Amino acid sequence: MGEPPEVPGLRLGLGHPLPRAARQRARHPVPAVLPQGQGALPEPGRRVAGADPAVHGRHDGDRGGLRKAVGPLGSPQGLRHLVRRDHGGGRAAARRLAHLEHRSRGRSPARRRLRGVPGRRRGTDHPGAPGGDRPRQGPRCHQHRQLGSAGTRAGHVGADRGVPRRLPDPVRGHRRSHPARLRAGGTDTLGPVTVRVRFAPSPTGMFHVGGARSALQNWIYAKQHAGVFVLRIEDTDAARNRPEWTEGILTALDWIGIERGTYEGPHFQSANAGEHRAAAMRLAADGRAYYCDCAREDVQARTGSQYQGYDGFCRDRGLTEGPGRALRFRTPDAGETVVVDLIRGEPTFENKLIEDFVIARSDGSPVFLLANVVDDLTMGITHVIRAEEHLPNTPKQQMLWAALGVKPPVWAHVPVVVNEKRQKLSKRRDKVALEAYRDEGYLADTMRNYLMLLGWAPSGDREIVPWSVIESEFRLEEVNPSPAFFDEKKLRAFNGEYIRALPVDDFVAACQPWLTGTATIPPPPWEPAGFDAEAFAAVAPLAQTRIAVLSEIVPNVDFLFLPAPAIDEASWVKAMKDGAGELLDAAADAFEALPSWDAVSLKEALEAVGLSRGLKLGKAQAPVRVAVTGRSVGLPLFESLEVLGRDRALARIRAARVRLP
RNA sequence: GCCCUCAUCGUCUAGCGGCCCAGGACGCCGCCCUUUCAAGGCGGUAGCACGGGUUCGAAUCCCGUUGGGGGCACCA
Repeated sequence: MGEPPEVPGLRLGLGHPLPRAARQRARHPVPAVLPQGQGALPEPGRRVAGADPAVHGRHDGDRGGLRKAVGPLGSPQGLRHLVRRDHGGGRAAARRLAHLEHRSRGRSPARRRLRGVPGRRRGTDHPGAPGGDRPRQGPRCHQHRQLGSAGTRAGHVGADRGVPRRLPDPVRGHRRSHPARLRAGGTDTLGPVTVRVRFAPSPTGMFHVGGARSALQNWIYAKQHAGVFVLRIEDTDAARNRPEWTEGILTALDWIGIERGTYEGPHFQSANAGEHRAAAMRLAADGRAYYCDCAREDVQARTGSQYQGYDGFCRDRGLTEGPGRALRFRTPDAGETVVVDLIRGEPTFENKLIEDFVIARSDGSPVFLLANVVDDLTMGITHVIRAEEHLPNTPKQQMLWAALGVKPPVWAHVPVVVNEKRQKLSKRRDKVALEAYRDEGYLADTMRNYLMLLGWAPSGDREIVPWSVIESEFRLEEVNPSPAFFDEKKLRAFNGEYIRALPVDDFVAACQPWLTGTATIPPPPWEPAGFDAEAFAAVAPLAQTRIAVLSEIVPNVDFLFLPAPAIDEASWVKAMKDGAGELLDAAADAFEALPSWDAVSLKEALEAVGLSRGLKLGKAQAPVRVAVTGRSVGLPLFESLEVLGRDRALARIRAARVRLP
């Protein structure tokens, strides 16, 4: 592949700056191959795709793929296809020119854009077109792209080509000129081309924060390009799948704002088993794959290492389908596969190092690698935005796309999220369940804001910004290619900010789940009957600045709803030093004599009591606080006393007094 | 072992050859405010991994080293 310009987003130069990493390469004579027939800038050192021997490594098969794909539809389209391949270089060249021009005018971000865009260098990745590239099809055609009828795609080629080509405006490339870019993003995506992205989790556990990030990124990308977000549940591993996990995914997505009904799906991978199987068979029939009966141990014995990969033993044995025989994809022996990645530039893989991998198990079931590709292809996915851990799989998948006769999508491998030890977040050892954060009282807004900040930042030294800002400013291409640490401390700080920014009424409403308990949130320590909504509302504003996660509301207000305060021993010991008894007596007497039970009066009364024994308010209030609330820290004392009410407050003070000498 | 990949304060980042003896945020420390604890205000701490190039000039470009990460299944 390597013709991202064919893809809507890229092709229109919607200000996709070049990924940082890619930037470097772009600049340099990674002799980008200009597709031929381009009238492109004849840059020295450039190689033409067709002239690159590497491309021809073993490509006979590819043709078959193409023919097959196009076949059913008849040759016209097929022809058109062939004729149309190779273009984009012109654009690339023009882009380059514009770039240079702009450069001379001053700062230019153009270089960023340079990369990833234009041509790939060579590759075995292209179906049917050695060195060529068929124009990327409008994903819209996805319904036609089913295996076996992929040829229909060609039907759109014309339309696609009819779309006026716009040269990228170099100015729009600048990262901070977003508004313009964005708008362009919305309107430039014209014609029959629609960006289609997908989020494809497997329901094998709690929904992961990393998954949430990736879903969000896909979601925004689709939105920015007036595209479609597709949810596909990869449920083929029956043994590890559970229906509740699927529901968990849907619920979690709803929570962070990707709501059911606003996207396509969920589709279930298991429903496409037939397609997967058909694809495998076709690959076998085309000679792109072969049967193999080698056991893992056999291979290891021959190669001497578990990491050597498959040695191709069965390649030419001509085995037919049968029990105990897996189907392996025949990978090219020469050339290289270039993955065009929005974030990482063009990772390049040497074909000879890619083993003939299994695409269908000996029981006939297709493996992930294939199923995933077939689904993406069938669903017309144009951009695969996923975690970096999949990058090593990409060349293989790209080969499959090619072998199946369809041009691969544009990839974007987002760096993984890591723990404090800089390892990929794992369900086993790290706290990764989105649900856990939700139940602890992190706001959905906090979560998505924070998640999007991992590896990226909005303009202007801002971090906490409205979702709308993220939606308009976020640029997938700007995501930092290095792994980011999921810092719960910072998440907490953010959440505190979000909580404080809530209108009080909203804050009160947001606290409800912790005040009553839910299916996943434990009930509070008080009896439901003990709860007093009015009292809570009165005290809520005071609590709002004091908690960072909603679950912390409980220990802050429980003294109001419990028949007796839950005494924290450490606090008690600390506050009830010598003299505390007398102080409590004095305080109780003073409070009791108060004509008006309000915070101000209470404060003045205790101040007086403290003064008479040489104590500042800070000291004098401690025993009273512990006696009444059970803790040495908490909401402002006098306000708390006022809300608690005279009788209960007095009773608690006297009760505490009894425990003292 | 092999392949891919990454590299600015402890952490998340800004930075796109001069505006940078590097800016913001979290954390941490101190001060102020204060009825505890918070919140808030003010201040501080701390970084361009290293070595070579290129350039009048490099955190920014190139090469290398080192270090980190990911992947190497008839899992997904």
